[in-house]
Amino acid sequence: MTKARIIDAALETIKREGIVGSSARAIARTGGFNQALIFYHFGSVDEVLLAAVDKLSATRMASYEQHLAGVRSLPELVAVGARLYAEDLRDGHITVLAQMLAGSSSSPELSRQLRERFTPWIDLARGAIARAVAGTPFEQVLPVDDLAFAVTSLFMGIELLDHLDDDRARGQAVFGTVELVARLMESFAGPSAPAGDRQTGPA
Amino acid sequence: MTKARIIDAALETIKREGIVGSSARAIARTGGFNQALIFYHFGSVDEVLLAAVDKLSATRMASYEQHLAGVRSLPELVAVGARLYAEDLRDGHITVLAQMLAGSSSSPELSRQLRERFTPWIDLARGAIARAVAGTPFEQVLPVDDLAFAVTSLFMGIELLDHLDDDRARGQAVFGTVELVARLMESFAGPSAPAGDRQTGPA
Amino acid sequence: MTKARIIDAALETIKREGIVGSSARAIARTGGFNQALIFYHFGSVDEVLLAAVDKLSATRMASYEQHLAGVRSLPELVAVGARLYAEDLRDGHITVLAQMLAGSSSSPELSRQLRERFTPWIDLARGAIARAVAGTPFEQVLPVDDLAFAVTSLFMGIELLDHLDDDRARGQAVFGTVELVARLMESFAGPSAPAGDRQTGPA
Amino acid sequence: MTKARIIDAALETIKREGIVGSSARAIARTGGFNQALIFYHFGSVDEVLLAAVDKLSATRMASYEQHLAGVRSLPELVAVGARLYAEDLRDGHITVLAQMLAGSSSSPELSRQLRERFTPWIDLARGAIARAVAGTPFEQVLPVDDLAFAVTSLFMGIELLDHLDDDRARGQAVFGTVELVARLMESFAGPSAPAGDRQTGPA
DNA sequence: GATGAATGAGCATTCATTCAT
DNA sequence: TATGAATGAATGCTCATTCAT
Repeated sequence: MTKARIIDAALETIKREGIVGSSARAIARTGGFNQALIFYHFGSVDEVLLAAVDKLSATRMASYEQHLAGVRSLPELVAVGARLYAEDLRDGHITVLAQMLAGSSSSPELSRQLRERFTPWIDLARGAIARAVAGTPFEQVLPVDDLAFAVTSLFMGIELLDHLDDDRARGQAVFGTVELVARLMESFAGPSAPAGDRQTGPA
Repeated sequence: MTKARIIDAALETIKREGIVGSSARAIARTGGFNQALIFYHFGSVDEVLLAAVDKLSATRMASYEQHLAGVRSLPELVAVGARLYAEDLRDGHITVLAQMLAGSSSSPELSRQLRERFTPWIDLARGAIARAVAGTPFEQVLPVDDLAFAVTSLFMGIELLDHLDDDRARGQAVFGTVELVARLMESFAGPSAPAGDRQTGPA
Repeated sequence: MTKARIIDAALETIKREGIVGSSARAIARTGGFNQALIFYHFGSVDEVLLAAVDKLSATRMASYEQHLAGVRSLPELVAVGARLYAEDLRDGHITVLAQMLAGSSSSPELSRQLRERFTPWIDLARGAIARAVAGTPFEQVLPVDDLAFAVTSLFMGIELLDHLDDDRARGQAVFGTVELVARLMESFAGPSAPAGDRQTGPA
Repeated sequence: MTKARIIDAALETIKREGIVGSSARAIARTGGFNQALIFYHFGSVDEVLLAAVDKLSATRMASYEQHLAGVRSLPELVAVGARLYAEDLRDGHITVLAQMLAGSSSSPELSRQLRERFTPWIDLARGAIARAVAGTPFEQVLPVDDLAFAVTSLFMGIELLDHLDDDRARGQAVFGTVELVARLMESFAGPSAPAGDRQTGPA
C-alpha cells in the first residue's frame, strides 16, 4: 500500500525540514514518488500531515499506555516518562508534533484537527499522573489537569529549544533534573505512602 | 522611522498567522505598506523576523530583569514569573518566540541566529533560579542549568498547546499549578531557610 | 511534446528580444503558454536557453558537416561557409549564439555550459580548414587552430555589428569580400596544388 | 565631479558582470555611491551605459588614431592593430563594447545610439586599411568598406568567444595568425611596393 | 548636488491543486 | 492506481525610476 509510504515520507520530511519545508513536492521528493499521489490519496497536504500525526500517535500511544499502566509513584512515572520521551525525542517524533502544532497557527481547521489528536495525549498524561499520586498526600493538592497540560507542554517546548543546538544534548539532560525533582518531592513527602502503594501491585 | 513600522507589522503577522503565514507580502499587508520596503530596509524576510525578535527581547528582557532582580525565594519567583509570562502569553510575545523557534527548523542559519537570541533568556532564567534557591537546601541539589532550560522550554511549549484552544484558558491556568508546586516544595523543605532568606532580601 | 514548443519559444524570444529580454515570462508570452511550464520541464531559465542552443547546434551542425565534408579548397570552403552562414544569419541562428555568449558573462556556470557547446563548432571549423588547405603550400604555415577560432569569432562578431543596422545588409556583404580574399590567396599561391586537389575531391 | 565616478563604475560593472548584471544598483554598488545618483546625473541606466561607451571611445579612439596614422603597409597595420587590440582586450574595453552591442538587441533606441558610436570606429578601420593598401596591388581589389566592417566584427567576436575560457589565451593567440596571414599576402604580392612604401612612411 | 525612502512592475522559482490519460 | 502535464497564485527578491528633503 502506497498510502503508508506517503505517510512515512511526510514524517521524514517534517523531521528534516520542519513544517515550513514540508510541501507536497518536498514530501514526494523524500519518498521518491509522484507528488500528485499525495492529492490522489489524501486530497490535500494538510491531510497527509494529519495522517502522519495519526500514525505517530497510534504507534506511540500504545507504547506509552503499556509502559505507564503499572506506574504507581511519581518518581517511577518520571523515570518511565523520561525514558519514553527521550526515545521520541531522539527519533524525531516530538519534532513532528511540535512542528505540526506550530504550523497549525495559520489555519483554524488544522488547529481543530490537531486539537482532537492532542486530547488523547493529555488524557494519557492525566491518567498516569492521577495513578502516580493516588494514595499520596499529593492527591488532594495537585491539580492533575493542569499538570497533564504542563507536562505535555514541557515535552513540546523542550523539542523546540533543543533544536537550536546541533548536538541536541540539553533536552536529554533535562530529564535528569526532572527525575531529581520528583525524587525530592517524594523524599519530602515521606517514604511511607508512595512506596507502600507501589508494592501493592500495578495495573 | 518606518523600520519600526515594518517590525511591528512583522510581529503582528506572526502573532496572527504564524511563521507559515508570515511572508513578505503578508507582513506588508498587515502594515499597509509596499512589500519591497521590507527588502529595502532589511534585505530579507528572515532579517525582519529576527529584528522583530530583537525588539521583543529588548523590551521584555528589561521588564523581566527589573522584576526578577529582587526575588529571593522559589514561590516568589514562580509568582513573579507566572505573572510576567501570563502577560507575554496574552500579548502574543510568546507566540512570536515559539513560532520563530519552530520556523528555524528549516534553516540552519536562522537557527543559529535564534540561538544567539535565546541564550540571554535562558541565562536570565538561570540567574533568577539561582538567586531564588540561594541559601536553601535546594541550592545544593538543583541543577540550575537544566532547570533554566526546562522553564524556558515549558514557556514555549505552553504557548504551542494553548494555541489549540480558542479561549486559550489552559495556559493561564497552569500557573496556578506551578505556583502550588513551588509552595509545596517550600513547605516540605521547612519554613526556616527560605523564609529567613527572604526577609533579609533586598526586594 | 511541449518541451519542443518551449524551446522554440525560447529561440524566437532570444532572436527578437536578445538575452536581456529573454525572461521566463517573455518566453512564455512568445509561446503562448504558462510560464511555470518552463520550470516544470527545464528547472530554470538558463536550462531552456541551453536546450535551445542544443537544438540549434544539433540541427545546424548536421547541415554544416554535410556541406563541408567534400570541400577541398579554400575558395570553395569560403563559398560554402559563406552560404551556410548567410542562411544562419538570416534565420537568427547566429543571433541566438552571440546573445547566449554575451549573456554568459554574468554566470560562470552558464559560461562553462556554453563552452562545451561551442567546442564542437570550433572543431568543425578546424576540420574544414585543415581539409581545405591539405596539400597546398598553406598547409605548412597556417595555424589551423587559431584560424578556426578566428573564423568562429568573426561569425559571432558580424552578428553583433550587423544587428545595429535595420536592413542588416552589411553582414551579408562581408562575405563577398571574404570570398574575394580567399580567391586572391589562391591565385597568389599558384593554380597547381589546390586546383588539382579540388578535381579529385568528392563534392 | 561625480559623473566621471559613475561612468567608471559603469565600465567596471560591465566588465565584471556583463550587460545582464549591469543594473543601476550593481553599478552603484561597484562605485560605492547612491543608486539615485545615476538617475540624477544621467536620467536612466541606458544613458550611463552610453556615456561609458562615449568615454571609452574618446580615450581609445585618440590612441588608435595616433598609432595608425603613419601606417602604410598591411603587415604593419596588422601588427599595430593587434597590439592595440590586445591591450583593449586585456583591459576589458572590448568587453564593454561587445556587451553593449549584445544588450542593444532589446531596445531599438539603444541600438540606434550605439550605431552612432560604432560608426567612427568602422570609419577609423576603413581609413587605416585604405592607407595600408594604398599603392599596392590590393588597392584595386580589396573592398575596404567590407574589410573595415569585418575587422571590427572580428574584434567583437573574439571578445565573445575568448570570454568562455578562464585563461583567455586564445584571443591573444589569434593575432599571431592574423599577422602571419598579412605577411603571406604581402609576400605573394611581391616585395616591391609595400616594403618600399613602408620605408618612406612617417611612423 | 546628493540621499534615503518609496513604489509598482518585473524577476526566477515554488506552491497546492487539477486533470487527462 | 498512478503519473506527467498543466495552471494560477504565491513565494522571496530586484528592477528602474521618482520624489521629498
